[in-house]
Amino acid sequence: MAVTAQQIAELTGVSRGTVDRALHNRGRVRPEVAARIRQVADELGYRPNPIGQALVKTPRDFRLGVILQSAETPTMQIVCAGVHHAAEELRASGVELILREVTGLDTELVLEAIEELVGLGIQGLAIAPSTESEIRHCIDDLHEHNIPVVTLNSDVPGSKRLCFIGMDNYRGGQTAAGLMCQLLPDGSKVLPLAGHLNNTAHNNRLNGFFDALRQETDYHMTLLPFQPCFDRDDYAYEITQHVLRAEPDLAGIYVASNGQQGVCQAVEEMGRKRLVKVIAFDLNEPNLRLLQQDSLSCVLDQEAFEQGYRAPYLLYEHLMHQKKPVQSLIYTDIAIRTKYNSDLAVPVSNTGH
Amino acid sequence: MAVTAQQIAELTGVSRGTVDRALHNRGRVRPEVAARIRQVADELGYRPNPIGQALVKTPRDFRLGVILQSAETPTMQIVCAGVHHAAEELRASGVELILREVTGLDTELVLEAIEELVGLGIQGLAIAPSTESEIRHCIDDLHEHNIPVVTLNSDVPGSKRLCFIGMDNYRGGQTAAGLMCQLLPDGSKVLPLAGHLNNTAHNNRLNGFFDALRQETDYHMTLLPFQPCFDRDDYAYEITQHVLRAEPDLAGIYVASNGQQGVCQAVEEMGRKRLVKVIAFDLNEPNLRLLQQDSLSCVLDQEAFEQGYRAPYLLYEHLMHQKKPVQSLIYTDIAIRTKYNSDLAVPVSNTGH
DNA sequence: TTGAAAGCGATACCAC
DNA sequence: GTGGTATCGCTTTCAA
Repeated sequence: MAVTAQQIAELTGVSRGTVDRALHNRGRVRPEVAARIRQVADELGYRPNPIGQALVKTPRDFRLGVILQSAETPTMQIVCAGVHHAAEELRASGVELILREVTGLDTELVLEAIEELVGLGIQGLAIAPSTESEIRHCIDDLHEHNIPVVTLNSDVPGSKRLCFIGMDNYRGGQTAAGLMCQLLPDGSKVLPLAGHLNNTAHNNRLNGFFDALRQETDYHMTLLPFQPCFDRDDYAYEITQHVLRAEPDLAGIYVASNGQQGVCQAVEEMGRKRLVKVIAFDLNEPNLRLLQQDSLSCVLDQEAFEQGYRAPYLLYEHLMHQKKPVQSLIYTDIAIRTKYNSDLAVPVSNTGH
Repeated sequence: MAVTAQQIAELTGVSRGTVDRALHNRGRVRPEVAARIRQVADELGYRPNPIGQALVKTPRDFRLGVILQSAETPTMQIVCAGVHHAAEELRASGVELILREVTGLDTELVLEAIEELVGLGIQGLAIAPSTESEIRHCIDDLHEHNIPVVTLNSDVPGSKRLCFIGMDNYRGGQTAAGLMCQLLPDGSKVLPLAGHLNNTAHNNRLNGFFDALRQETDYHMTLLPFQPCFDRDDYAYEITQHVLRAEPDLAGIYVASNGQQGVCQAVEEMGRKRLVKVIAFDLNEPNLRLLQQDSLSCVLDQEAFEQGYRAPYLLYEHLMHQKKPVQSLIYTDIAIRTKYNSDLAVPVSNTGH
């Protein structure tokens, strides 16, 4: 058994209460006594038992909120599953996790959801916003009211959020570039596809891609001018078809946004499946199918389930054990998925929580 | 706040003790009363608070043992780091984790370590054995004595272990085959390298590789006869050099065992770096270097840190909350690592535990 | 400045 | 069969 506060109390000849106040700097303890207590605690390597702490510190109304914007998308549904998993675990420990799924891009709905959750008395908020700017002020506001905020999936840089958990899109782009170089012969032609031009995530994916290609001096890809497809499969289809006609020797397509289904359809219809290597993002239902039918060479996944699962726990640990996240940017693994190592089964933690 | 046993007691007009006995089928409660209690608990969705349970159920001498064989290898050192991380967390919760690192393949030392740990009074054991057969009897013995055993990294099939956590080597082999097909032009020559002929893990990696290649009917790799290098870099070096001379158009090497450093050295010395694609296993210090200098195309990683971290928790959850592992074979992710998505930084959980 | 005591939720033991 | 009570480790009143 690890050393307890009681033992320290006995060794120093004071009461548990005094030990507690001394070790947590709550004041009201004579300095020399406090010093002695700290010294003994140090020597014995005392660490407060988190189980005891949790038991006494869990308030009768421990509520956390989660808001997911664009909740209807396949990837967000995976995030959602992660949230549910956390909710179930936390519920047993006396924490209520309230989830609000917001469909689409309407910022107004998000602000309403925040207000609603605050009204319900949440002590912390995890939020996956589609746009940053309008939400920033709101996050800072919550911070002022001592409601910590964690962003997930998409960040709000510059805000007073506790931390962000999600993908390092720049590195994702680099990884895609590295794969392209490995998959294609030297000097191949590659088409980069983006979504909206002002989407930070997509831009980072593009920049990482371009930068890494430049640095890979042993390979010399010919980059076609990049095309915005606005996350739409029909546009992506048109673009792909058009480019394939104009550039019959096109060897690779890098899809930094959505639209991969349109791309794959066009590639297949022109009989170039497997000859044109397509790399896209996110392992979800539709992409898994595309992988399995060899339409996609591989997919770069951002571990959406883990994002949804861990974000509430980051809040919980912060509120319960004053544990600050290790970094303010927590990047999930960039998982390279092929049809052989892909699986949509729920990853189970089994680590106590 | 979630519903507590106390509330159920009040609603059913009995005491907390009776509720506890009824819900856990400990007997000594009138059937009708028990039924009523269970019904109310059901309606309210009662789940015993694991924090309360943990507090009262943690015995004064909660000790778990971990034994790692071949602990001197780079990958086992990563497993080891995971164990240490779990040990630190568990220590705070009143659990002592005792680690014994066994160098080399000597089974006798492992048996001694087991005996020592049992002598120290461990309530559960996690073990990463290098060989199965001699350990099987011992595991079954521990099981008889109510000491659950979890195998990690390498399994002991047929034993009475609670579960195994580690890599699905067959699937790893398949994944490697899939990558080879993507990386190499149709009809390329590939050399498969194995370690010891009787190493189950390596054999599974080979079988998965062969099977997947056979099924990839759109590609037609020419497989050279596979060579055993006994996990030694010097042998691997010789073999690679020899084959490269005999087969100047060799395009890929699949290293199912250790020896990748020898392989890469030979490839480089013959000026074929980047032209011959080399795929190996395990992301560790030396392999990370080989990735970074483009000697390895990619590595299939088995998440060694997670194995070491989760194995003790599987025991803890089993003993503390009667939680059986979800499956008896818990496969860690098959992570495809290139120089761009590799990192030896410790993955931190932050999920409470 | 300090100690004593209550209480968080669940379990186990001991009376009845 | 059942209820009361002590206990786990810690925090937080409330008295002194």
